[in-house]
Amino acid sequence: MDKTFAVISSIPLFSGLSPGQIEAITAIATEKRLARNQTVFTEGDPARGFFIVAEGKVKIFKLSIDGKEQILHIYGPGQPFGEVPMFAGGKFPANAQTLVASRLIFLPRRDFARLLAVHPSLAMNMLAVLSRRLREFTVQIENLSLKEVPGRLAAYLLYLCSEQDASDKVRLPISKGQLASLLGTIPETLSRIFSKMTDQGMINVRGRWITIANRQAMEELALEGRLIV
Amino acid sequence: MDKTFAVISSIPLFSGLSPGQIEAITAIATEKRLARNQTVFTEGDPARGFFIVAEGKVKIFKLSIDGKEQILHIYGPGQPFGEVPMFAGGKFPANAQTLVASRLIFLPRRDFARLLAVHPSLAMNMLAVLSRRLREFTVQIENLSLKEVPGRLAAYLLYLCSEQDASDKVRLPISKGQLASLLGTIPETLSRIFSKMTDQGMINVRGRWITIANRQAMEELALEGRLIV
DNA sequence: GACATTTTTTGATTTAAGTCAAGGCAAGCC
DNA sequence: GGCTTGCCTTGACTTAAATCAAAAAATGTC
Repeated sequence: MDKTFAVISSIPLFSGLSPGQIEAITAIATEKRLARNQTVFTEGDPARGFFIVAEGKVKIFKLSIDGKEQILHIYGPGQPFGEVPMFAGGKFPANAQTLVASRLIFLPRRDFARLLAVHPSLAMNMLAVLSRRLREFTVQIENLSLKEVPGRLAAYLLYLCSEQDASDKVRLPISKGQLASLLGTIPETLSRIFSKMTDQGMINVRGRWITIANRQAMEELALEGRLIV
Repeated sequence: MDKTFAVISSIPLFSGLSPGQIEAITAIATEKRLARNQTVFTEGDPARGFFIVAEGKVKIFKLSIDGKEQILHIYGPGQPFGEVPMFAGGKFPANAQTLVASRLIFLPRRDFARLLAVHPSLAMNMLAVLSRRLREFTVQIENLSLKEVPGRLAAYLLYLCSEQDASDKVRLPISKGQLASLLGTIPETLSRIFSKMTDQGMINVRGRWITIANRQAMEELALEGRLIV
């Protein structure tokens, strides 16, 4: 439980809260350990609470009838997920599965709701988290409908760059197959775009390591662009 | 101002609040009247508050560099919009424009934030609104990436059906061109799909009035489907 | 009613990306 | 070593939807 306290106090969602508030949150939290590729919850499941990644990696995804998956998010340490049904309806709107062995913190709905009502600052933090997520979704919809796949890939690689604050060499946090799904496409298409970009001297690919060779071209592509075939 | 009070008290966001709380909200609210096709705000604008539609219709949309637009939402009476920057960063993540002459209620950021801190139930309502919106976005992303255009149209028409609680005859709330953008496509494609569906006896189209002739087929299409050409 | 403007439809063509099928490559295992 | 397994790449082909261009309807205005 001590470890849980340490994790909880370092989470952005709970930043700025008093030690007493963190203590109260820790008191209602439980820990879950899951191996790789385990289901956390399934779309439509009644939600009795939400989760925070303490360690590991979780993907949130939707499935079409014929089994194709669209990854909505990949969450890592410190990031909460599954909070939507806390406040709107009681069912999870998507699926969650671990990508690697993970440790999750579970916060029960009822208990957490009670805390929220008592601590306005907690509610404000929660509002900030949801708003930021809404903004990300806005960008994702924009990307899906306004950009072609190369543009989405360029935007993602540049995002990774800033994320890992590397100037030009990044490591994909997920397999290329998973990346394809995150970008709303399929592995074959992604592979072809990787090699096309390489041919044009924009990037170099070595397994999961990507080096950005021509940042300006990548930025243009991410903004609007079309890949010159 | 009396009229503003009436509007505010009928808004879901403020449901369950005491008359005193509604009064406090009314006190900080101002009204804006806008003609058709007027810009409410532009992506990147610093947000000094958010809006509620009192009367009329507002579209929220993103633009690509070459001017193509993707409509994210259409909001009607009673619906708040532009609240994201209230809590995350200070800039609007998309554009807003009136579709018809509209009356909007504006709530200044600072004043509203103060109210939120004082009234936990208001914060809880806000959390519910944002969560619901997040869920809608989840569905929209799913639709954009997992379904083809006919499937998206079918899903939208069925949604309209339940919305207007009509058994089989619905009226499009927006022009077909706007609908195309909402569905992530272009007018030509939408038009062709309308006539293909009509040929197959699934629907009948008469201007903005659509009758669902074969509900089962529409439901299948909305679920996964492909249009049999 | 007639005019001008906007919206919708239709046709011909191009193109991005999906599908199907096969092969390559690396990692781990017996 | 040879073998399986999972992941990635390549090639040939198909297809949904975008683009370009123009006509046809609908709508509002004087």
